[in-house]
Amino acid sequence: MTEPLAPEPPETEEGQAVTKAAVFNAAERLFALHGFQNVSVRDITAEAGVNLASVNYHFGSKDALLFEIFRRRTSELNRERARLLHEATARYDGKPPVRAILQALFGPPLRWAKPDGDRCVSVQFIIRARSEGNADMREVLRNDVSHLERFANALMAARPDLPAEDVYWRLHFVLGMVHNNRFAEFDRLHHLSGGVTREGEVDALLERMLDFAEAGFMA
Amino acid sequence: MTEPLAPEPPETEEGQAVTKAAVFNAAERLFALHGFQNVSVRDITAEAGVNLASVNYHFGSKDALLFEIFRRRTSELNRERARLLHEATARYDGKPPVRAILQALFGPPLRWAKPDGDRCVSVQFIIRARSEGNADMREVLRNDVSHLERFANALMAARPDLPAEDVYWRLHFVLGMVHNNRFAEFDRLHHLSGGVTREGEVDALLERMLDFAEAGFMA
DNA sequence: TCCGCGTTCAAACGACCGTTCGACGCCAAG
DNA sequence: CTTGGCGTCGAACGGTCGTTTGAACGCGGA
Repeated sequence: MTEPLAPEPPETEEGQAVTKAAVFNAAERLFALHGFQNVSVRDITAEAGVNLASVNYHFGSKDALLFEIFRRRTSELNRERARLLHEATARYDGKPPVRAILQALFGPPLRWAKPDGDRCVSVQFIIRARSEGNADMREVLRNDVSHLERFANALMAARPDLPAEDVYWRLHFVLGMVHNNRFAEFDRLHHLSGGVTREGEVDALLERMLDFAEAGFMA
Repeated sequence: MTEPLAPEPPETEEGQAVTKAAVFNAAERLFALHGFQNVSVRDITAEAGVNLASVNYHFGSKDALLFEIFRRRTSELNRERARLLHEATARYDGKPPVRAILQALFGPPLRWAKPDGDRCVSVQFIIRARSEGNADMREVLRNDVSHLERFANALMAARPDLPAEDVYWRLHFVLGMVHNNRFAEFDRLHHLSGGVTREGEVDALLERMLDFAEAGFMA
């Protein structure tokens, strides 16, 4: 460890950007855990085991690194949500019920949040970036709108009697529910219930959220 | 403005801590707008029109200032929530329905969020501190538990057939709803609906949230 | 009048930040 | 063998941060 030699030649085994990937993963994990402003470039490079200048060489700046992580993860999440909504639409002959629509909305972030999976930090990163984001990331969230529009339209088709205004507001409410699934909130929930809640099984949590949100949309 | 003289003698009109109050208010506003890490002590003192050393003199440190703001605002919020729950309990002879309980939970932060009121920044500060908080502030949120416990007990009394586990989870869900009422989210909602939603009237928003959350609890 | 206390002031300190620089090793192309 | 681009390295730069310092100020009580 303290050996200054043996710099471990950059091992360009397959790609040439192993360093870039190491920086990406380390930054995502540290940002998700401690927040953007609380993690320095030196923390990232130390965690990744690379040189300090790697961030600026491969990504341009610390902000650009954060933005690239955010852009990739949100596009992955939106793509999976759109795929599930498309499948539900096909399964129900173009008119999926409210519960199927909400399942396409809740499923991906909840499945990612499984504590053993590697996607656990990704969803934590997205949630944190959503509240600490820059003006650039607000712009990405603005494009998020076209993605949420499909869910709003599907919900309006599933509940044609409900005014569009109510659909938008209730979509806003359920997004608040899913964005609130932070580590800190889980801790409080555990402490509040005195250990009654077992959040380990994300499938059961998904059913719980669907029961609650579906009833809210049916009001 | 550029006049270095006329230092405006500390005008100890009534209390002796006009400087402390100015720092408190300026810090709360800036923290609510830009986040904790994005606001420097120099920003605060410049906004308040006081000397740079005032923060450390009156509050000890920047972190202690943040903590004191957070502690005061959360205690105010919890006190008002407890008062409304107490009133609802008395009004319904000890067994308030779900909607009345949720109204005591939603009302204070929504009424504070009125854009013209001076409490508008307070609720924004609380929401932001809840996601960017330190370990010390997590401790305060831990004491929040005893405050939420009363709401959980009232909800369990209103729906005795519902398992306690579900009550805790659904309380977690509705807290996510109310904590999601950020400026950024409002912007997205406006852009999403194409201007259909008018969030100006907080009373209408409160009714919307109550409709949704009550139906969710009744599932 | 003078002293002591609380408060404010300008100025600086040390630490940490993001970023940049120039040199070096490597490998493929000429 | 030479050359040049690419990636990495240690080291440093300028700037901003939170905090501290010591002097000055105002003012009420000996």
